[in-house]
Amino acid sequence: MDIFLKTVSALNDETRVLILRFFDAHGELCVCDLQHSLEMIQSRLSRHLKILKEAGFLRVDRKGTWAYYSIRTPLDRFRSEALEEIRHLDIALPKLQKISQEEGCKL
Amino acid sequence: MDIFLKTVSALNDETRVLILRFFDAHGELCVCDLQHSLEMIQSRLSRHLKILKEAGFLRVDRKGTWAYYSIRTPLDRFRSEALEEIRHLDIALPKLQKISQEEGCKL
DNA sequence: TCTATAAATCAATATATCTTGATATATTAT
DNA sequence: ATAATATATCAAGATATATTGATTTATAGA
Repeated sequence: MDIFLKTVSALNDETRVLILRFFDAHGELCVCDLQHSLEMIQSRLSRHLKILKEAGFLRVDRKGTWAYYSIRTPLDRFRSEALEEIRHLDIALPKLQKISQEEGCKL
Repeated sequence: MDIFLKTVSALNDETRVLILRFFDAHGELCVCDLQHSLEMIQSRLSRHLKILKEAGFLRVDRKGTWAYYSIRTPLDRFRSEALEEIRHLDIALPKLQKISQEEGCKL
């Protein structure tokens, strides 16, 4: 029950649905790319990424100071179905602003 | 987005998960049967049933003073998958106390 | 019509979650 | 070691959701 509720409550937030959709569209991204793309402050993003990770939707790959998040694979059936549902929502996706690796994030 | 969040937030509560599981196991039930079976006060149940109905999981069939709720059919893919997930959770199901029609609910 | 029962809604309180700004931790370069 | 950057965590306030008891609505029967 706890795992199910953790999974479901992770989905129960507009910000996190947008984040999942963004990863679904663009693959692996570091936090600072997301910050610029979604125009969110860092602590807010960090919190939501943690929730999505602990709910089994995201994984992290740490490279130096950067934390690259991406959708975990393989996803189990229920999470896949949730992602599929999100994929078909009418969400206005912000443009991807990829600044990591090029010049640093200089926030 | 709104419909998705409504669906997901309906799932995001231990009480409602139990209620869905109980309907899944026992089919159509009136509110007073649920009250006795789950040992919940009426206003609490009524609230949760409304949320589950408006999220597309339940339907109501009104017969006189009784309101018979049951799982809506057919369920779309995502809701079916959610129900399937719930079906496999390790939940202790209370015994069904069916008192409607026999002698009235006399709450 | 009056009474009793089933269910829904309301009001108040308690609990959980989200956002923000500040601070802490960690890594890299000088 | 020091400075700079990326990310995580903490504390406070704001917002949302759940629970309870009381009230309301609706139906059935005497």
